[in-house]
Amino acid sequence: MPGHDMIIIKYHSEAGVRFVREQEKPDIRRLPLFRDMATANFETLMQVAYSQNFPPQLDLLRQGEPADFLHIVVEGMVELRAEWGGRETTMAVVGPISTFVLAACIKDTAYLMSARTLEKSRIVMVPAVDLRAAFRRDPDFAMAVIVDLAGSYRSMVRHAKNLKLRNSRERLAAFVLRQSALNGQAPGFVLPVEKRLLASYLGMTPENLSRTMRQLESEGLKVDGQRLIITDRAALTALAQPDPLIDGPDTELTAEELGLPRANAVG
Amino acid sequence: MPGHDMIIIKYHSEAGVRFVREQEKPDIRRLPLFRDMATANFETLMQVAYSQNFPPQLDLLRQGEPADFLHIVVEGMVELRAEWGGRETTMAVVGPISTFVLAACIKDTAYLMSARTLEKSRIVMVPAVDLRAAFRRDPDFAMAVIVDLAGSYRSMVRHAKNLKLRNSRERLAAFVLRQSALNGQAPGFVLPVEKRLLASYLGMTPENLSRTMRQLESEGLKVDGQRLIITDRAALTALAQPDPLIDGPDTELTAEELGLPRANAVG
DNA sequence: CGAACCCTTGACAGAAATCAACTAAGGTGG
DNA sequence: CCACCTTAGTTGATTTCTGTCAAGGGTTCG
Repeated sequence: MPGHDMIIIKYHSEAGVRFVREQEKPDIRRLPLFRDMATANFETLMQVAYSQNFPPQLDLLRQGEPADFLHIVVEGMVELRAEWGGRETTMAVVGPISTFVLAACIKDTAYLMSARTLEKSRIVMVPAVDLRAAFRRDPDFAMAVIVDLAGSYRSMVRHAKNLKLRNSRERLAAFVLRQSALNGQAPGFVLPVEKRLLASYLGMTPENLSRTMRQLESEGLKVDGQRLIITDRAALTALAQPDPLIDGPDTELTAEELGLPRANAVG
Repeated sequence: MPGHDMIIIKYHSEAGVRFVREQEKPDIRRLPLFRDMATANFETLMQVAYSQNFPPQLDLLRQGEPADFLHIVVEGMVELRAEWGGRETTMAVVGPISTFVLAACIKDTAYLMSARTLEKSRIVMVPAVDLRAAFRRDPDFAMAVIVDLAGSYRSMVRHAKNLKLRNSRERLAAFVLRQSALNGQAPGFVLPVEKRLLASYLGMTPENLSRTMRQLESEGLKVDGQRLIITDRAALTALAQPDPLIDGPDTELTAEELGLPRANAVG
């Protein structure tokens, strides 16, 4: 069991493995996924779960490995990325509080994506076996799993639509407007991730993103390091043609539905 | 309720609306989605469902519309496509027997994709309301929904990985090898769909697909109209670098996991 | 028979990746 | 505190990939 080996190694090397702290349980409990579950079942899951701090840039799991644990990001930020033939791409970035690799755990098969921390992160890991037992036993939890998976699926459909229907300039413009919308139409915000990572998520190279940002400076965007400011919303909107069927509805302010974490407003 | 309006119109214009036929129930029942459901619940669903024949090229539903029905393709072939800003792309093609727009029905929200028949098709439509009631009541059905959604999600993740990590030549080569693998490593097969549709699914223009096929003729592929024959598997494999984490495991021979229907072997 | 429509091919334009060089910022260790 | 190193980001030059436009061949279907 590679998963358990890993745990033990980490335990000795960093003394990071603990039971889930009482103080973090309520936050996890508030997740839509666990909210409606019977208390006894939730407690059982928490008792068999591990909780651990990880340093930045650490690989949590690799694509192709058997799915042993459902992961919950309690603190920090985790990149989900895919690799093939020496290339790699960012599929999503998940922040607190949300889960990842749920589908792989359910199907009891290999992860399709790798995960690594972007910053110091606290991760709760629920053994896949116990997870599967839980929703077989608890109908309310099963319902929550259904809703979660349906949302994840739709999120990935939107990601694919975005890639297939828009070019990179349009994708960037749409991303900017989306982040603004999530901050109540704020005129500016700070990028939630490095530009290179944003580029990868949007399906382009860092060089291309850099140039595309420069292009957009004549179309209503001002770039100041990590800070982006919308100077002409109409122009950007004309370019991006925002569409809730791709970008997600503005009412959905949850991070779960967004491929990248929500930015912080500025200006 | 646009959905019911549509039904009534169709009823009068084509006399196509019927209760689900007794003879087609067993086929539907055999679907992983319905297989484990309690018989009484299955019968209830079938009693409230519509069953209808559609001519080719007919729009079954449009993206953005509220999800009123889970659709089951009993016969024929249906394209799921996405539109934006005057462009459109094929996201998947589903053949018998499988379902589509399950996620939208669960979330009780708008379809993310449009659907139209590619050939004369027989479609069973289960009202979303009854569907949701069913898996709230039937834990075994809920489990099946979970497994189905998890599979759909992973399928879309693979589609996105394919788009982001491979160029169009690699995608085509991988597609060819995948179809061959699904037919027991058959050297040749007939394309299950028109080339223009394959092009759209693979994220390229018809012209580009045409040229790429020509390119591959010097890399182990022979193209004869709708018939493709592998002449040098090693060369194609070197190009495509098939990967179960993108192309799907060879053991999964179900159509549900494939973005396009399975081809028929020849030669 | 004509009208679509699919497919192909050619010529061209545009988009995006690659390669290379350079700057700036942040962290490390002396 | 500073020299050094690493890394993100930018910019330019170039190549490669892909889309667009246009035209023609072949097929199907009314």
